Amino acid sequence: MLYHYYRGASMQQTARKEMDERKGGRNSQLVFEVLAGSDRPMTAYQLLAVLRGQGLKAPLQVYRALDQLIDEGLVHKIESLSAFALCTHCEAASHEGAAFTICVKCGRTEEIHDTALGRLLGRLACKQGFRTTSTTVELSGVCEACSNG
Amino acid sequence: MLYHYYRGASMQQTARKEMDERKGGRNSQLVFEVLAGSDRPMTAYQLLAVLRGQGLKAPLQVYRALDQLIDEGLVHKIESLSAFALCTHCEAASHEGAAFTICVKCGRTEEIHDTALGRLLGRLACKQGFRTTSTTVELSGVCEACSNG
DNA sequence: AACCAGTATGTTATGTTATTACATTCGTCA
DNA sequence: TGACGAATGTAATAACATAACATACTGGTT
Ligand SMILES: [Zn+2]
Ligand SMILES: [Zn+2]
Ligand SMILES: [Zn+2]
Ligand SMILES: [Zn+2]
Repeated sequence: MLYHYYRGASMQQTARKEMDERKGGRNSQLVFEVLAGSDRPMTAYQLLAVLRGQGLKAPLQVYRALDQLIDEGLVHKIESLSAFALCTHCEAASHEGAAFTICVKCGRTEEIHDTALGRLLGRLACKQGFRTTSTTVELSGVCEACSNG
Repeated sequence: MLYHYYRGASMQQTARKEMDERKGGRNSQLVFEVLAGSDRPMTAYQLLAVLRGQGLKAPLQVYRALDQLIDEGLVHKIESLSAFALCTHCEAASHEGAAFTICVKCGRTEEIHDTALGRLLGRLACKQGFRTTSTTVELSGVCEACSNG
């Protein structure tokens, strides 16, 4: 088992707890572990490259695992990167109001949850009679560390 | 640069009249016109399929044209669809606060501009010391027409 | 005119992301 | 046990996007 964390362990506590309790399959476990050990989002094929060592052989195995993890709310897809990241707010009831900053220099992302954002997006949809089932909010730019360095 | 007025049936003739005023190339014109005639976003390969009749032969020709149009603010990429749509708010000074609703039933999208959204996203980024260069806000769900019908 | 730099274009090949279709294995429960 | 659904394995292919290099057209300079 790989329990080497490059990112803060506390950040992953919640997701880890949910993961230990879940009923999903072995491949989902493996994908989760790799994402948990990464400090930035990973593409399906990057995950596959790592997991070939654990016996995975085809993209579909990774995509299926990711679908399961996304359904359970443990993983988010970052659309503008075609990549996947662990949820860092699994304790939240829903992911309404979730947003991501994406640094174009270092590739790191941060997940933000803001209830005001969720409410505002809800109002905007409502105005149009639109019934939202999922939201994607992604900000590309330069993170604080990369601005200073 | 008033292309967004030409959406609809009679768009093609009038848009053609404006062709010489743009500084972009011929391929950008062609891509623009096809998008203007579509009631929903189109992928690069869908655009290519149409434009083979006008002599285009390779994906790169379409991708380059799209890049130019995006740079000029005339086209948006809808990340969660890997598709492209004309901007319907070209009169706006910037695209901060732009958002899209995406109907999973009919495939249509609507562009929303909301200054409060732009401000809120700005504040969220600021809190993290993040310098945003572009934003992606996409709401998936069911549009009013598809809810009723 | 000859030259140059910058932009737009054409073309081939390749790289990256995601899904379809079908076969097999595994756990659960009547 | 056998039936069933969930998970998995594998091959093939579709869909999306870029790299690398060649050619042509523009406008300004000498
Ligand atoms: Zn989350
Ligand atoms: Zn950074
Ligand atoms: Zn716009
Ligand atoms: Zn609809």
